[in-house]
Amino acid sequence: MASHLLTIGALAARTGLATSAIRYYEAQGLIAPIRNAGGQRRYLRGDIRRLSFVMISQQLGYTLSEIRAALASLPQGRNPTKADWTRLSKTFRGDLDAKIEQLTALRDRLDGCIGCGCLSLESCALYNPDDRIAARGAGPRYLMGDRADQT
Amino acid sequence: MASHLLTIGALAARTGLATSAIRYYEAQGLIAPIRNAGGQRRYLRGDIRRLSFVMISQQLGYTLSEIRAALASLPQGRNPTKADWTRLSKTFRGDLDAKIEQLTALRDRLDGCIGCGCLSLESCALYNPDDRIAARGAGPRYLMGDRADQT
DNA sequence: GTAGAAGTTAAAGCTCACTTTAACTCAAGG
DNA sequence: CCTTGAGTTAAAGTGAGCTTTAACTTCTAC
Repeated sequence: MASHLLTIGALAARTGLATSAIRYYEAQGLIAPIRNAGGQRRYLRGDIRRLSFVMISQQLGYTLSEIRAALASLPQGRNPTKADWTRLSKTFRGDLDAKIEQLTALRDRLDGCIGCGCLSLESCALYNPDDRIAARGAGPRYLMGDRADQT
Repeated sequence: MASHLLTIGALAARTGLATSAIRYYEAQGLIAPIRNAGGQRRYLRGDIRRLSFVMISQQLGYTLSEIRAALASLPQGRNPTKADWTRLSKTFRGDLDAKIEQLTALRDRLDGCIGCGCLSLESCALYNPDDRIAARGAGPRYLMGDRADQT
């Protein structure tokens, strides 16, 4: 029994992550393996899914800290149910929708701008502060937040 | 004459960037001001637009080095023409289109996945390596490129 | 029971994109 | 002239997200 438990190497092979990345995620509170008698980490198969969620979320521009918050609603120590994942996926879908919408709005404004050459912060609708929120994931986000309240 | 030249402080005020950021961009080859007799930086009004382009590009997830490459096609030392900016904006538009398309594809796959709970790297179409390219701007991009050739 | 692969830790290193600091110089107004 | 604000440099610091290193332990297969 207990053959359903994965070593960190096996989990790394399954997810494509480096073992060092997985340990780092643990330090960041994204995953919490149990330990075997010898002190080595052992993972549930559901942790593959958990890390997949982390990776997909990262691609969407979420920080590890935001992902930690999202994962906080999942149970630790047992494999999450289909319902657990469905709930997270739906939030995911909402954010995806928002991101697509904002990029589309940016594109529309860009269309109005091509040819006018007005690419300027003051006169051009292209540079809309709202987009700064849309574009999470690029640059030093912790600073962009501070900047967002500027005129 | 020469009253059309901006100090770094004036440029910072116009763009919302910190003066330290503007100097950093210069060190990165994104902007090349001239110097006055006293050795201080003086910028063309067109540099406001140049920096606006940098900021918008960053929001779309481009690295400074990619932006430098794009800006390389603009003239140094004279204000770029409308045609110069139009050319850049069109590339911009193409990348925007691609990004929107890829996010939309991700959303479609997500729709197929909500409820099935299959969020797994092996079995789920949601985690498509192509998206890693789509999702520039999140995480350590210089590493994701290396990862993209994995199975 | 032993070799060697895989795992462990803490600490240091790295990239990107900046900011901060310190010690100065320059420019503009009264 | 002199103060004060703005600008200058080089170098160090910051934060996110990891990787690398070093020294060591544990597992697994023969």
